[in-house]
Amino acid sequence: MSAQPRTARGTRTRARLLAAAEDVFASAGYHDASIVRITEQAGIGLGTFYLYFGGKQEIFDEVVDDLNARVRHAMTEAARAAEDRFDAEREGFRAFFRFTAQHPALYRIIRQAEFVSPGAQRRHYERIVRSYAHGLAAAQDAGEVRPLDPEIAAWALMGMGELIGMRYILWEAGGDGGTGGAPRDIPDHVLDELMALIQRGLAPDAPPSAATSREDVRHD
Amino acid sequence: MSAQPRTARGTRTRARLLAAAEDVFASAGYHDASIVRITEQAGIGLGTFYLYFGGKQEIFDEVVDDLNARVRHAMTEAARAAEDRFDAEREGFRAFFRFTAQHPALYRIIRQAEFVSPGAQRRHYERIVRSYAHGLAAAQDAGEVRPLDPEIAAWALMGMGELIGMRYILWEAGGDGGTGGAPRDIPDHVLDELMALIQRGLAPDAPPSAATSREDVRHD
Amino acid sequence: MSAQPRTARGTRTRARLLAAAEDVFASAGYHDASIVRITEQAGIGLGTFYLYFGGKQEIFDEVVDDLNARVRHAMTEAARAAEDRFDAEREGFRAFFRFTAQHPALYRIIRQAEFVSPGAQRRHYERIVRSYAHGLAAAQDAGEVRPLDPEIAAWALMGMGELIGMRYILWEAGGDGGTGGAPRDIPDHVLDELMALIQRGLAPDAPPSAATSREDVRHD
Amino acid sequence: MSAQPRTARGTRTRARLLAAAEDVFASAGYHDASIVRITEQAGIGLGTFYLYFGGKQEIFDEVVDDLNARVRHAMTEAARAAEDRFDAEREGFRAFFRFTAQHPALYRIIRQAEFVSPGAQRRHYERIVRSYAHGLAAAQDAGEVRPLDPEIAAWALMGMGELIGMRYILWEAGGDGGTGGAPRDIPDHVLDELMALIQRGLAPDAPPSAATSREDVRHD
DNA sequence: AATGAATGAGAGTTCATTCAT
DNA sequence: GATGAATGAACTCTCATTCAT
Repeated sequence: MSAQPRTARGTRTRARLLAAAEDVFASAGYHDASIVRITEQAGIGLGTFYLYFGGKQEIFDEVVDDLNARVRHAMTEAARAAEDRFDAEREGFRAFFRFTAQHPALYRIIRQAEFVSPGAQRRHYERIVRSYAHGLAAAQDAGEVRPLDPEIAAWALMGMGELIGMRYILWEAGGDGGTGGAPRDIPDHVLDELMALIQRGLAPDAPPSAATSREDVRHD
Repeated sequence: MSAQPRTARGTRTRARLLAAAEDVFASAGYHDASIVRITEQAGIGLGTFYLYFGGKQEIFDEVVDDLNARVRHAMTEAARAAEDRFDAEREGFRAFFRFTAQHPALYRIIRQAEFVSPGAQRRHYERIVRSYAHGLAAAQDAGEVRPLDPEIAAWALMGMGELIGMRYILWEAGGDGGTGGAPRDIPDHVLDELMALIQRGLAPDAPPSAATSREDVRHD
Repeated sequence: MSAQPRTARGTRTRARLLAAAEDVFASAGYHDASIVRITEQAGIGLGTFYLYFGGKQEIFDEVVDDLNARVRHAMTEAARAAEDRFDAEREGFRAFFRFTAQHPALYRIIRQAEFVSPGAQRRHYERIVRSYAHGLAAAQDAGEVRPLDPEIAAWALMGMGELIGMRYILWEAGGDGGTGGAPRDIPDHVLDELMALIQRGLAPDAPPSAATSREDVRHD
Repeated sequence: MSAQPRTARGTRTRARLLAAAEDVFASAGYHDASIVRITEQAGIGLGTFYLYFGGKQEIFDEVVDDLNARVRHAMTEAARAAEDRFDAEREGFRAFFRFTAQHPALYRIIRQAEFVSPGAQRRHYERIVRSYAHGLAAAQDAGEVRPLDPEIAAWALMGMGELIGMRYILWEAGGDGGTGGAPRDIPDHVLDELMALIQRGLAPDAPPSAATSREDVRHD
């Protein structure tokens, strides 16, 4: 069972373990991330680990929750500075991609959680969706978003972000899966395309003329 | 090193191993999927495994490629029967969700590939994106889709499908992460919402006349 | 249980197995010499092996006995051509070294026999010693060799040959233990020194003057 | 990778492993000497082994080096107490045989090293030869040994010791290859014969009369 | 608070041997 | 006579976890 540190020194030790664990989980994967490796990276003794965490799975969960809180914080902060809803959405995505670039651990860890800790994984996604759906609902009330089920939309949007981030941030970074190279921002044109898709979908613009419908287009 | 069987009996054995591996990888995860478990499930001797596969990772890769081929086949088949592009897209997604419901292995296995076999994972996503982007490009030429970068859009669409599938197929199924329960189709309203999003995005409909806005709709 | 072949084809198969086994045992060592490898090298099917040999150990023993017969044959032949006993001994050694150069398998296999088949090892050494001791005894009777225990001397001589061969034939060949390089004869000066040692031992030549003997030295 | 123990307890554990390994390698042979057996004999847990040794081969090498150091120490100590060179040689051999009797591991292990660790084997022989050759060279300078190549002679002498030891110590002991029975000293008459051979070789004593030589004998 | 020696279940893998074809 | 698919015991090695110091 984990224990909260009682001294300042203990607090530092615990924090170092958490940071080391994020690193090691991200670079080696849950199963190849041995406790020895984590403690070595943290620069503390092996046995000390069990003073602060109940086991491997427990520290994993905590790392997931920590990353989740941080990415949501980054997104909210970015969105708050925005002027309108569309801008907010754009900045939220940008913040998400930036966080991904700076903390590839996020992806790599979340995906592993599938088996390691399904609960933690679910928590992660649901928390993001919740705030997303909340924003959408508000926007709907404000007439900025058309009538739709905010939760379904939120899951879809998150999915877009997830795979676009994987492809254009993680894979670009290392060229081989993201294990090397410097983090980079999302290219502008990718973000532009993504936002356009989110706003308008795939459908061609309605022609200026009155009664446009898909049937008409087809005759063309 | 894997070897191709030289007899009919060998071919059967190899196939049984692959099927068992898909099962075990999906239910237990790569790391807890021991060779013993796979061979037991396949009903063959432990040593026999190494007659056909070089090791765990090798059979994993083959399972991934196999699932990938099958899901793409299912999607293409479904889309081919469609009458127009919109319908094709809808049926493609439906097929994908149905496949997900019937083979939860797909998700569970792909996500693990992150560390187990990054190459296989990448191959999987890229293959799907390729045919997706191809379809979008063709639709663009036909004027059915507005001008956009087909690859970026393909990644985004795939992401939507991925998370919607996770949430409304996998999680619903078992209620706890997908380890039990009967597979079910995607609920109609979810698919409807998704398709609407893909077609039109979030933006409110452009008012036909001057002052139309959501406020009007609401009074209804 | 091994079986003698009943057909000409069978005889050839058996011989090929034996030859392959000698090769593989010599290059890989008993334990890393798998039956598969032996049969592959022999170009026959795995199961066929058990038609001719009862098992790994059985073919090993046969290889040892075969090598033993051949090295003894080579030595006897060489000695027979010699003119006197000293010459015979020299030529016997030379033949032994030449055989060693051409069949490093001899050493490598005999030494492994220590555990694999102590009986075969013992047989090998004893057979060589027997003929050696026999020759020494005869030479003694002829007054060409001073009175001594022929068996003890035979073991000692064989030991000299063994380590000289190891050092100046096997190790020279590959430079690293004998796994490569072309076989070479024993250098003349090495053989000369060895023969001198066998004939005269280490002691300095008795001084030409009359009564010198080791007794004198001792008084000192 | 092996590691040096950091505590007194660790040092004791490591030593116990080394001793057990010597035992097991000697009685079972390298390949049948499983780590389990070694740790069981040492009375420690299996995993503990890997705290101190990188693997089987690594502990094997260390056992070889250890035995080598000990046998050379025994020989040098014995020789040091001797009064003259001849005596020194005799006592050196006797010490070697005694060590052999007390540590049959020496032979059994060295011979296996042929494949298991050629480097260790070579090191073993070369170290012994080096000190041997050194002693011979010194004796030569003192006029106690006739002119000869000390290295070649050293290899030959070592070979004598090796096979005499095998035959009259190891094989006598158990009667069946040395796996049982009490260790015993080399019988005096064997040592006497050996020393005589080393001193004087095989040649008959020069007859007291003047011009005797082998040429004369031949005419006979 | 901190340490690292010790543990053993369990993993992947090899291979001598059997036997149906 | 010849084959190779099948087997499972046995091996080496890893690592989360415990505990005496």
